[in-house]
Amino acid sequence: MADVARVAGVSPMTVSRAFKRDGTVNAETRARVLAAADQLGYVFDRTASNLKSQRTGFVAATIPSLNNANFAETVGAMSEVFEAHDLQILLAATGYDTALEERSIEQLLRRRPEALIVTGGVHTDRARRMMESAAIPVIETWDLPRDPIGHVVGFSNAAATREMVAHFVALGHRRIGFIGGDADRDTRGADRRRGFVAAMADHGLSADRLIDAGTPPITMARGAQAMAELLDSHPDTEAVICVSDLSAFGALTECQRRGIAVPDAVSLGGFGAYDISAISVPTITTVDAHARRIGEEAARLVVALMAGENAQGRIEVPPRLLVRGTSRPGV
Amino acid sequence: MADVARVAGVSPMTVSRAFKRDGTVNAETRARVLAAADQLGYVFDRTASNLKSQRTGFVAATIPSLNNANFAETVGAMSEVFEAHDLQILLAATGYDTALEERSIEQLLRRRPEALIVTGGVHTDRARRMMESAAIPVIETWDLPRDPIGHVVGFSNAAATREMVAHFVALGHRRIGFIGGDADRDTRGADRRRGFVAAMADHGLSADRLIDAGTPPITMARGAQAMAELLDSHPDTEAVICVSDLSAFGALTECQRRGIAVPDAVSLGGFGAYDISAISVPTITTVDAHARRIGEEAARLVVALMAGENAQGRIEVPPRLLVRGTSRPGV
DNA sequence: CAGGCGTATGATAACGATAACATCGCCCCA
DNA sequence: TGGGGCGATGTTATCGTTATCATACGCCTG
Repeated sequence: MADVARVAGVSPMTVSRAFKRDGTVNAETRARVLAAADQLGYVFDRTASNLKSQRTGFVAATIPSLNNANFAETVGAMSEVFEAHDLQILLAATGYDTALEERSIEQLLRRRPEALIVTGGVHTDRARRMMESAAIPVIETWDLPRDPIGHVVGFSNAAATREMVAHFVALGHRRIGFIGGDADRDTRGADRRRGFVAAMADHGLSADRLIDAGTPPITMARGAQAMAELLDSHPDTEAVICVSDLSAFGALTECQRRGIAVPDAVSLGGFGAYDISAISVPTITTVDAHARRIGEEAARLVVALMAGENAQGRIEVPPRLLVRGTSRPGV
Repeated sequence: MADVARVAGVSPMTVSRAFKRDGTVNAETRARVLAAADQLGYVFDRTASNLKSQRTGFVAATIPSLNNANFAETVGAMSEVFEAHDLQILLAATGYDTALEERSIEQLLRRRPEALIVTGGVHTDRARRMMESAAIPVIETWDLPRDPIGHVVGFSNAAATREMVAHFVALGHRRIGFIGGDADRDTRGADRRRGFVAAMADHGLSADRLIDAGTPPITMARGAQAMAELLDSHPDTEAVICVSDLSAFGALTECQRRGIAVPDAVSLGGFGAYDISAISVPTITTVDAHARRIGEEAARLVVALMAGENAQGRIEVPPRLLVRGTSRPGV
């Protein structure tokens, strides 16, 4: 920067100002500075800027997995909003593991992010303490934690699943199954399962058709396997709710392989409004959790909080049940 | 840090050392320091560390889109490798747009990453210049650029497509179509199309069944639309190669809707070995580009280069043709 | 025409770590 | 027994920006 200043015939301070947007620099001077910088191949050093100004322009974010279209969409939406505000996402994948989440959060906080967006409301004690004492906005997404750390942008996974159970019951189904993953790891999946069990009880139905599809991520193939298991153990199953559209599609293919008509013999439901559920034959009944909107709202909230605005603590993004081809027409 | 030093009864330098892994500090002293830090709620500040040590632990990466399982897998694999080396990915999505890539690269370089991994080998002149003068390892992936900037971890998209054409020709197909996206934006898609056209010429066949599915990303729905277009204009088409498995699956659903038997009436091929192609009914013939391996190799290369090793400039990750259910049995 | 104000720029001193070098014991071997 | 070597710690001076205050120079106003 000193070199640039020399070439441009100004002080380093003026160069610094020329590189800021709000810098109170004469337009002509700024042009001269930028020309000098270009000529010298100077690249502004944000690591130094960060230190002195105590502003990094980082927003830390954790997600369970990148390779999940829902979370990828959320991150993509956040990224787009942040781009306009010169904020850069620091992303860490936790692999559905709170211990790894804790380590990730620790590493991320060392980078002095100006906000932290985490997925889900369940954390280790230490992770929680770190977030509470970080003195930056913390936003929990994709969930409605019972005891939020800071702000929340999410919805009730349990309630969404209850709605789907009600939908299938209204269609006349009674023997309804659920395919989900290891409840200890995927807490949102666990909430959906909990919602299923509670809803079945509400309707006076048995919730014993629960298939554990193992450790997340629950792939299409795992969904197919789980469906095979369910059909073997309970051949009279009338409807199946799956923890995601991916497993629902897997279940659908298993039915096709066995010659079981969907939805005539069995109704299916998924979660997440993945592309596949809109195009498969038949299309899959699902819950649109508005992944992009969650990302947008969370990012806008961060921007607002950083601008000193007094934003609302809890934004609920209500999911929407999309009744599609795998729902048997009502009786 | 000074506070921690005071509480622990040591100098700040010793605190600094206690927080490094290789620090030559007495185990007992380190324990005392860490206890003091914990007690005070001190969080190590990497922004300061970065400045003085001139090492940021950042690796910048650009990908066309996060919401693409292939690129997400590549990034996920890189991330896992980097995690073990205390490196953090700085990710930017370019939206298949070289102008945006240029801006992203500029912003990323200001953060002083220690390496830069970009997807594809086509860049704006300025982006190219910035990468060349950045004095850090630059790795181009998912492609074999004609004129590489630095290192390369990729494969020939054209050659992979030629192989698939050869496969379909060997099955006795002659009237083969191609569904792809806007060639100006998705350069890898354009390479596949180029490979298709060249291969058809090699076999003395006409390559006029080219459907443009528009601006990327090419979704399943766009694949279905494109297939409809192709079937309308060329009802006698025997085989279709799609730019990705997603569009191939869309094409498959369109066939199902029209009652066209796959593969008996039409063979289909995709690209990318997405989950969907392994589980759809029928399963989809595809090219596995080894997305994870590309990420791993690129990340390992970065780690090796940062360790001062003299790594090979060009790593070719050969793709593999996976012949599956959408390929008509040979004549 | 003095006083005041706004614009444009400069000088100085940090921001919070650490590289580099210095120091101090202590052990070991010739 | 003395010097070399090594492990553990401290001192000093930055890393490349920018917050803050100071300065210089119009220009307006009463």
